[in-house]
Amino acid sequence: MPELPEVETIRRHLAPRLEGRRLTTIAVHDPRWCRPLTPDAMASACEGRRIERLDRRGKYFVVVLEDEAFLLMHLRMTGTLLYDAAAGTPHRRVTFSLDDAHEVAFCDPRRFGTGELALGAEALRAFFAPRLGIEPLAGALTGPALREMARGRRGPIKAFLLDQRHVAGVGNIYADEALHRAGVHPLRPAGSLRPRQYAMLAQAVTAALQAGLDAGGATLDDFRHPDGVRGGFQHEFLVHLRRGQPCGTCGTTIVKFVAGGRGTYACERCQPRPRVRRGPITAGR
DNA sequence: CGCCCTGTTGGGGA
DNA sequence: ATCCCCAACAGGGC
Repeated sequence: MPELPEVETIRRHLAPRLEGRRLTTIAVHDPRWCRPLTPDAMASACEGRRIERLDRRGKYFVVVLEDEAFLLMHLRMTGTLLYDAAAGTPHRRVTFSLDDAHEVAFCDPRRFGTGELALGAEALRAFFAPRLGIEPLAGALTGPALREMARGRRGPIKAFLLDQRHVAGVGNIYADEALHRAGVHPLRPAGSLRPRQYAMLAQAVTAALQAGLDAGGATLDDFRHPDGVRGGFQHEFLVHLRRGQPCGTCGTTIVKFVAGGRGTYACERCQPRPRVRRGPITAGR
């Protein structure tokens, strides 16, 4: 489950190995990867171009190619990018060959990962504008910014956090983690928090992602191992919210429920349930 | 052994 | 605005 810290960690490892190299060939083994673009169209647009930078926006990789061609990749749940993967590495979807005889493989057991193409700076902007909001690691995620975006919204705060159009890069684990750190219940209507809570939540999201990044940078050291990406990430820096386990802060049993359509873990002592709830009246719990 | 449920992100439709 | 379902598949429970 590559979340933002994993994506950023992979980017930092790969960037120095890719930047300045030329992309000689793109072998697309699974046409679904770049749909609706054909593998031929993807290849002809990118092959032969120099890689100027490897950037990131939210959970997207942005391979900045010369002449304003941008290859956008998303790992979704199980995708990985492996530098010089061992022969026979399973679930290989794409192979990018470089002019220095090295290669990068896009591997993805569940085949959800995607590759897209933006030609020109305007096309790049137009791709991200309707999809991604504030970059949380760029220092722009503040209490007032969060409060302003959430104003008037009745949906649960967790669904709001998971919506990439508001804050780019918050996944299920980090949403739970940040809400726990901020003492905010996942089902609180997004617009109903106190100003102080928006500030705490903004800080908690930033801190949780940064902690993940620190942990990833420390443990993710071998990109050539097929399981390198997944094996290196243990999420030990997280509060480790698990149903039936005691809360690390107060010892209350962690409960699981659905919020924003996702499995959600919370301590309902540290994160008090909202008094009023949406939808039909139901029995407690 | 095999069936069923769950988790995971983004997109699309109701 | 908000909710629900889908894509594809591993892995666990029963």
